[in-house]
Amino acid sequence: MDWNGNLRPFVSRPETSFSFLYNYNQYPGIEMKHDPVEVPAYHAVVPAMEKNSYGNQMEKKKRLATNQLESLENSFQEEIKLNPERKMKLARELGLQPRQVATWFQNRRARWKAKQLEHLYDALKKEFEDVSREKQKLQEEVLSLKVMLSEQVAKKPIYAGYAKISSEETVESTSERSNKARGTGHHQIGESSYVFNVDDYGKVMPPYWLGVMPSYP
Amino acid sequence: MDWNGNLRPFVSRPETSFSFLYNYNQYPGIEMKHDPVEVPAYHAVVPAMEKNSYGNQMEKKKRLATNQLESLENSFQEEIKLNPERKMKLARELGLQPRQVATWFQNRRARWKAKQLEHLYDALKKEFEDVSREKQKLQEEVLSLKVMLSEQVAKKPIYAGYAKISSEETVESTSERSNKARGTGHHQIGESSYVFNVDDYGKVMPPYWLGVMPSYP
DNA sequence: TTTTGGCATGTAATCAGGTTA
DNA sequence: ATAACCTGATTACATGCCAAA
Repeated sequence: MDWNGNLRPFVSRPETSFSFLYNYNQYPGIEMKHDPVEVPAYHAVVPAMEKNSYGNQMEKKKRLATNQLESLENSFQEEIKLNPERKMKLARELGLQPRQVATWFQNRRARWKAKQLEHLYDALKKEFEDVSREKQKLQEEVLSLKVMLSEQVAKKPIYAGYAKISSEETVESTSERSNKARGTGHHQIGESSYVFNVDDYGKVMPPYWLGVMPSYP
Repeated sequence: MDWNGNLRPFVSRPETSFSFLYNYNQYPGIEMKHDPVEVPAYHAVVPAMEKNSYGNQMEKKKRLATNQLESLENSFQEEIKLNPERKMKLARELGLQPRQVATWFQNRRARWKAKQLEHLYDALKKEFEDVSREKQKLQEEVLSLKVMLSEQVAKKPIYAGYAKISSEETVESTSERSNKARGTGHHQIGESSYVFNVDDYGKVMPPYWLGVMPSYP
């Protein structure tokens, strides 16, 4: 009820504002919290004209009832879009204005899309981690191969030149330059414009932001 | 803003309704149209309690005026959070209910956060692509090193054993399953739990979904 | 301990501009 | 041309958590 809720003393707790960790909850499926009470087809019949306007108690009804939400959700799962027939049918069954059904679907699609981004992010994050690990492995492999090769070469002076070069550029993790090793040599991809950290031993670490996503600075 | 959309001529909007019927945006008050126009301190003084309830004129003003939005935005840029003083000050200056200012800031933070996720996604995507490229390069390097090594070995039978093994586990890109690969030497290629595509030559491709993100069918 | 206000997050409804049948 | 829809962005309200009073 607060309305211009300002006449209150205030103290707020300004600083340290950025510290809450975000939670994570739902998944693609259905979600709900507390039920706004059962609601049969009641409003449907009522033109819904006068009530409200404060002071009355009869309405406060934002929030659709759980049974209505369930039906809408089920319907949404079947088909993300709404055709006129379905809309009217749902409206009739649930006692809602067709307009409300349409609105619900629009909002639901928007939520779905936002959620989609989250999932995409998680999936990408996983991919990234996998590839990073693989890259790590490959670096190690390259290193050991070069060692072997140079050992080989040590016995066959003919390839000394190669061995030298390779050991030189191996250690640094910013792989790349691989083609140089192959002989063609160019591709100065410049200094890796990317962010992730690599320690002195060539270990690849995921970017710092992979762990903490939300929560603003 | 209410449940049964009663601000609307009962006909609701679905079919057979003329859109011009619900044009209830204009009322003696202010604004509307494109660019809500200047808005002086007007609502601020009004307790804003009983209006509405139909057939009235003093509705609600959705959409803040551009000048109000500008101020709010500027304020937001300075500080993402709102302390009581700032809230009151803005409310006074802009002719808004303090509650509106608080609400605006909350919504604004939510939008900011969503945007943040988008940026994070883009950044991660870029990282991923970079790492994939590097992995690609490393695979090529490993390949060429092995070739060189085996050529070497061809002259020195002693190392034949290694050459064989290595060529076996190199080509396929699904390097990982580390423990299995380590020693037991057998990874079932098929199961790679991650998505990205690798053609028969070990070329790494970004996942299919990197290109098209939003927009559903 | 209980109360209380701010905040993050979820919802419902509205609006503006663009599509499509 | 236009009604019905959509997406995207908004505004406001609802809920639940948390920390300070």
